[in-house]
Amino acid sequence: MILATWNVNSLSVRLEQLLAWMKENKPNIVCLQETKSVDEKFPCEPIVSLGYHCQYFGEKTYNGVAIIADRPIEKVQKGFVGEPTSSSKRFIEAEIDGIKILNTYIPNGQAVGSEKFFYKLSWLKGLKDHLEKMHSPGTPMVLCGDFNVAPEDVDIYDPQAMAGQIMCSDEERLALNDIRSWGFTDAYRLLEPGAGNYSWWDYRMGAFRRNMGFRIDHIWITQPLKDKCVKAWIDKAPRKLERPSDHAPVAVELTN
DNA sequence: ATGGTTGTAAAACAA
Repeated sequence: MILATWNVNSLSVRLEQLLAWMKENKPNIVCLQETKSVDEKFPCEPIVSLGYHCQYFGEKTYNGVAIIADRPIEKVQKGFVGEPTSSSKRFIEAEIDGIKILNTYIPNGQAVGSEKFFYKLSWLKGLKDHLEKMHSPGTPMVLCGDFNVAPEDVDIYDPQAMAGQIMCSDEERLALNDIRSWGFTDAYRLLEPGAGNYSWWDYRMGAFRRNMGFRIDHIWITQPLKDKCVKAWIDKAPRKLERPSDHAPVAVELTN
């Protein structure tokens, strides 16, 4: 089974690229972030026509997450349990084929020390609380999405220049590490230990051409899935297209 | 160079 995560930065703008990518790569599950689409306008028809189901949790202008799968999407939960609005449209989870799929768009945080930065840290705490309330690390589970954190220096093109900056600060890494140590393994890093592999490049300054990137989009798995994870990759092809998302899709293959 | 670009939505704001 192939599972992918992709911050599309507006689903309406990126719909044709998404459909083309799905036709070519035939993923079984796709988790989207930054759909920037209200639920009434979610483009179900072309996705269903390709043979997929979809569940979505969106809003106007900002945020928005969705799960697309080639098999039934069950037990859908939108937002953290008990507080669907305060977590904003940044979290959706479901069960697919007995695997819990948690799809998240963690706040960007703007700048270290800013109001949005502290919102990011409190949001991460909310995610941890949700995990502890609702889940057990012994169950087959995937936590994926745009985490807006580069976990280690190897995940940044210039660790010295970026030291302590947003997406790389100790506070963010500690908060994210607290979630990881609850019971997750970074599936990509498990299989691809090398440096220079990123999932996001700023639109500005020719960042993609110069590979000035950050690995901030992640697929994390619990222990029962660890041995089943046989392949992980970042597909840079869509980032090379006209009018690309600033993020590339990240994917893993899990065996039965 | 305190810069640069994109999306949303109609002037800033978020990223």
